[in-house]
Amino acid sequence: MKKINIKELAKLVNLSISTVSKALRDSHEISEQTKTTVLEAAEKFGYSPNPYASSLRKKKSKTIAVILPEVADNFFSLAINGIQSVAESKNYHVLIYLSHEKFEIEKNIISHCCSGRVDGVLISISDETTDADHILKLTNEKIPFVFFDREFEFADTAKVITNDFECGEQSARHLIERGCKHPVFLSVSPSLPICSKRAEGFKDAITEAGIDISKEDPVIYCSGNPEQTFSQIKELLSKKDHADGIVASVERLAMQIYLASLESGVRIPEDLKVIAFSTLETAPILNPSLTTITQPAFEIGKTAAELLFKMIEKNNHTLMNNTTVVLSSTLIERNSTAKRN
Amino acid sequence: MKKINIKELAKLVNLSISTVSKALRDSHEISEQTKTTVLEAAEKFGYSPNPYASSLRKKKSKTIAVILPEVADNFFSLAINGIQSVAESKNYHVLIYLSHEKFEIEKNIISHCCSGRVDGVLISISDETTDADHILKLTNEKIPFVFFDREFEFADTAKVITNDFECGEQSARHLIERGCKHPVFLSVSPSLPICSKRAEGFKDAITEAGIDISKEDPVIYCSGNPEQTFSQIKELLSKKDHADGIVASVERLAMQIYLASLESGVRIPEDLKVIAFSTLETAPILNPSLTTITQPAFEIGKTAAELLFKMIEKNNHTLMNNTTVVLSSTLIERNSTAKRN
DNA sequence: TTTATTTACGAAAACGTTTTCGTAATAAAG
DNA sequence: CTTTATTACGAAAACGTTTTCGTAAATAAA
Repeated sequence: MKKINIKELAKLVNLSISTVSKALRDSHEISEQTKTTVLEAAEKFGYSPNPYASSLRKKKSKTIAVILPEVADNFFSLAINGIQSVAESKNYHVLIYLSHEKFEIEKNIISHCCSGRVDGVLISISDETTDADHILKLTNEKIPFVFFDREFEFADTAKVITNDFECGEQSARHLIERGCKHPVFLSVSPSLPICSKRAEGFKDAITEAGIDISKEDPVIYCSGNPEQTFSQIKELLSKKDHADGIVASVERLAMQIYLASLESGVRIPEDLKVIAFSTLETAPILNPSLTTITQPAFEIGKTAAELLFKMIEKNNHTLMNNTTVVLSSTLIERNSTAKRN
Repeated sequence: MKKINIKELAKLVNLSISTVSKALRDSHEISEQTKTTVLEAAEKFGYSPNPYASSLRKKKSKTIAVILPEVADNFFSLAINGIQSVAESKNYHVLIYLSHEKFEIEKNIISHCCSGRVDGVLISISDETTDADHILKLTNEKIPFVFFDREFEFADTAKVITNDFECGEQSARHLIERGCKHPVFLSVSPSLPICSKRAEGFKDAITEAGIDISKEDPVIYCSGNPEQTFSQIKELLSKKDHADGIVASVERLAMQIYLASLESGVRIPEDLKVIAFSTLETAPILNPSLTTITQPAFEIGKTAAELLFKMIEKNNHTLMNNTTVVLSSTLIERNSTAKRN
């Protein structure tokens, strides 16, 4: 069965191209009778409209782009699921782009998105991103977009985030409650709001608890690859009076903390209590099970997509400006912060 | 800066549309001088060609589709990374579709892919899929595609898989070596080659080891959602002379095995040894650390994409017929199969 | 000098749709 | 019986490219 186009289909049913087109789109201009004729013929000959011709003419691509730092991360996987679930329901297609945490790549991807290929963009920025000029290009092109999770703070655009500051506080309080005297916060980037806000909350809570942070910054930055992270943490744990509590600001740090403390002979939770911002499914069966602050990843993706589609459907790329949806994460206590010692 | 098209760009440089188009594509018909004029103007006015007009005319979409059962699975995340890495290098765009393990959805997705939206398809079939008729539609439309990991066995198309049979054998031998007398294999689908082959290898190896499987099938099928899986495994473990060794054919089963044995008071590895086909990063820090047969997920995605692009570039959708690339998984021994008792 | 070849460009068709507009035929209103 | 409105369809333009083909001008060959 050769691929058939509307012209040939029209010939087969002895109607004009325009009539066929309208019939397929269920136009009121067409009689019920011819509609069924056309529909049946389309079904019979396996006609499906060329999406590119359609997009070109309608200036709608039925496609959205999702830009994220990486995909091999539980949070992002779940978020993609959320996004997909609404895209599916709208019959939209989803393009995935990975920035690999590189600003230059992110910039490049975004300029690709400006060519009209997509009707909207969902983005979680890389940890290198410190300004939003490249993102403003989308605004110039009137392409709606919404940040999810990793927003750019000083943009009055739609965003779906979590209550990071509160969770930062909560993580600190939890550690202190469990007996930590010297808690630290592991960040990955000073510019990433999810990190900085969590760190701010953390610092606020521990100073409030009477811990002096003027001499030593309790926020420690971990650089890129897993190996570097690992050795940084190992060094941290090798110090004489090392931290007795640690908050991992992102999922990928948790793994390295466990490995490093294992190698250093530091026992969790006896010598070190650990709590991680993470959606790791395996958290309950880790050794020891990991106390997490779990983000509603699926819902974040889902609501971000829903916001985006509101803009797309209303054809108004500023419709959701200043709309910030905050979804709450929840602390799930497990053995990595157990009190027994 | 308004979006500019080639017509306006042509006017701005006082050249014809065709000249501009050719200049942008670096045609030999155009003098170096005008080329630079055009390029500079394009840069200056932020011109980028409309991808849909381009696709329509060239009948090339610069897009591939990736169809998978789910994305919240480490294996698939890593595979996507591999796919993306080669798509990026080819300047291709990647559409992601999820079948959610449903045959009907998969069918639907594939017919979408036949409309000319994509130049090629990478697919890992759902566990419900038992025939390949829907996939043959791609062949009819001359759209190249390659299976990765979850192939459809009786198709003479390109596929990238792992040495599943051998790994099935290996898993059985490993359990027996570690002292298991009654090993079982947890499958998710009888039709999925990755499962059935692994199961076959498993059965072969245990019969070879002198275990009689004529009375009791050592292959157990686990149905869909996590809760069902959990209770199935719990029931399995509640029997008096329950299995003392278990192989999880796919990643998601491992989690439930751990949880179920925890709740049943069954100790791993003392009472039950566990080994899982999995790329779980957290395997080393589980309680106990999990012995895995780890697939080269990234490479699988990467080579599958490379095969696909060979077909796309040669414009020959049968080029790789009967090409099966087998990448080896590796057994990584950890405490869940430790011998101490 | 004449003819053939190359170079550099433009006009126009083509890709496959959607949509605007025009118009017969029919029905409703006066 | 006109006039107007409605219904159902078709012709053609438009979307923004790429590509084929034609052709002046410049250069090379005869």
